[in-house]
Amino acid sequence: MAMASQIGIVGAGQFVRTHNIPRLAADVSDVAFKAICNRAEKYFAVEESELWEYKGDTEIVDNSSKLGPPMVSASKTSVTSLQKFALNSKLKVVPLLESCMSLKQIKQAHAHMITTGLILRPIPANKLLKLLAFSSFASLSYAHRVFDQIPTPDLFHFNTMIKSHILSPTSSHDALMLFRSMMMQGSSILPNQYTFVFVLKACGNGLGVLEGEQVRVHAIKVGLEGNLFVTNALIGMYAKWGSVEDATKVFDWSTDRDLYSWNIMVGGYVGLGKMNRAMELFNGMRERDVVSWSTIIAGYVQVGCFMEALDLFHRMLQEGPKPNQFTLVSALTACANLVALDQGRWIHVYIGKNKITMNERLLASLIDMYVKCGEIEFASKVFSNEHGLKHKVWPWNAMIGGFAMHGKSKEAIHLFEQMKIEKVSANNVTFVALLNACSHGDMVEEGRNYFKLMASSYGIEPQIEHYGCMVDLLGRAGLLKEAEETISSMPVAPDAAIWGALLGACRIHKDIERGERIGNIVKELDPNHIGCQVLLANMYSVCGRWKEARIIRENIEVSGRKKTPGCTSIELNGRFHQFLVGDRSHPETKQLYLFLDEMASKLKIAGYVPRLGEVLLDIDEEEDKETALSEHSEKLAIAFGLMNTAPGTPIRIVKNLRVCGDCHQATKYISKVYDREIIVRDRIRYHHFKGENCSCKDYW
DNA sequence: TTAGGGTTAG
Repeated sequence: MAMASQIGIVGAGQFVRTHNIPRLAADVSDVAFKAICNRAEKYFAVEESELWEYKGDTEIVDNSSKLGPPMVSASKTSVTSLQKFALNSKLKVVPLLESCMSLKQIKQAHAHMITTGLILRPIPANKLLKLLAFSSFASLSYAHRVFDQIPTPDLFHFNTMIKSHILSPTSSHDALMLFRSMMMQGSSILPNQYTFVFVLKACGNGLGVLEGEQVRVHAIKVGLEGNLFVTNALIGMYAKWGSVEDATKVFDWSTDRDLYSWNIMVGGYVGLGKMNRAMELFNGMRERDVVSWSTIIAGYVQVGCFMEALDLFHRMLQEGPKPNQFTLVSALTACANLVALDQGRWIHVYIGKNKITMNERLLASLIDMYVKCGEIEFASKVFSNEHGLKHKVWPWNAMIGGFAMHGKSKEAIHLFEQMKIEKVSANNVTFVALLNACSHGDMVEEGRNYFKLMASSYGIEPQIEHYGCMVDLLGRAGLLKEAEETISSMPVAPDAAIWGALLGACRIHKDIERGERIGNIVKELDPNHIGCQVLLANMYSVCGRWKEARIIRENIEVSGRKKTPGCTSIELNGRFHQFLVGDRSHPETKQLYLFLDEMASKLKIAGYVPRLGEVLLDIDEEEDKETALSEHSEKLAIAFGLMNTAPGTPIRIVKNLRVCGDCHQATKYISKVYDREIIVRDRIRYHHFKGENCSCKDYW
């Protein structure tokens, strides 16, 4: 290292050449080096907060403490590794770069590359770019500045930079700018197949049709359109835009197709929710790999066909490749939504037996599955046992959301605070979960507080879903005026869903005047929003204004749009049984209705009084009203569960809509009379019924 | 001595 130069970085961030210019790279001219130093000087002067001073031959002194917080001990290691590096040959810069553990260390390595002139060599420079673009401590702005310092960037540099911009849709425009500036380099650089793969992907992610077509023309010009990778990228781009017709054209005309091409096409249909077409394609595949299976299973999950998803998962286990984390995430999501606890448990065991590496997504799905199957305590155990993934936000979000759904608001808030201690940064999903927890626990003050803290302390601007949580929180608590003011204060236009939250609150608190006004706003905004119209009709029904209720219902019917029918399901021995209101399609209907009659008498003896006010249709006779209530899908499913399980077994049911007030009341009595724990999941949350009480404390 | 495509929560 005796030959090495010392370039000190002193004072207000100036590069000072202390003595000899590096000669490690023989081909680096003094002029070129000075140019680099000048650029680096500018960069450090503007941006650097930690400065380094090179003293003597090997000693590096950290003077950052004068300017900011003291250095962490990790930097000591980096000093050592830099020293070691300096003593060795210049070629070791790649391992040094790869061993960097923080942006700070990358900056050190960068400084060293400048002092030694290595920054002028294409490959090390590209390594540095890649590190800044793709590592976990990436900084795209830094990468750009380094890129700007390269006097004549080569194809690799351009490709790396373009690739760095495809991850976020907001920056895909920059990818195109880079591509253009590359094409303008006096034709000295020709794009290759890699370039097109990256640019086309950026186009699919955030740019318009026009840009994509332009890039495609360039690919044709340089004779790369038919390249397998480029073709697949093209198919992917069209698929991302939702234009499967164009994707199909490229796919059909392509002479060179592989498994990826097929998978991208399947993914295209899946993205549009066209599962029939996706399945046709899937069935037509000569070979299918784990991605093919995962794509199609995830597709069924996304459109809410959970049974189909699980059926395919079982088919895969029998005839397909071994599932991976992606597949299992989808399978667990299906189990969670079906409340298929047995199958969910089986997958948990499968993960262990097959030594499938747990990642944060898989862990989150596992937690979510236990949460949604009513096993909140077990979910918590799974969460606590996975120490290795504690620094990732996903499992935390799953757990906080789980506590929220189960009405365990205090636990959710505690976990959120714990997150802070463990230095896991919360994201927007965390706040949705947290605000939901406040909402379900009637914790208005806490909710208001966290909502404020979001932007001020966490730097997360509230999005429409956070406003939705606040409207829900305030509305539920009866603060309808404040809820409406919250909507008015939103920086974005409110959608039908957010008005729906307020409308729901109006219904609970029977504020018919406000409800009507809001109903009209929604009608203007989105005349086809069935949910809100149903809410409005329900509100009229609850207030006994049958005429208005009937008009709305008739309008819905005339419009030909269907309201989602209430449906409750139960899993027994791995099989699912679904019930609609007054459903008589089940093979065991006869026994079921006999049991239901018997149940009704037992409940009455125990003191249950039907809440006839909950009947939302205008039925004249009291007796008929009672029948309508007694045949609600929740009651059918619970009765079926009671009939088919041993005494003492907990019953888990899931309803696709909110539970009705009468069913809620009746379930309390059922749990007491039959001495069963009944876990009901509705569209929003959980109710644990045990001995005449519900975990929601009647606040839901 | 440098690179490439498809699947994962609310």
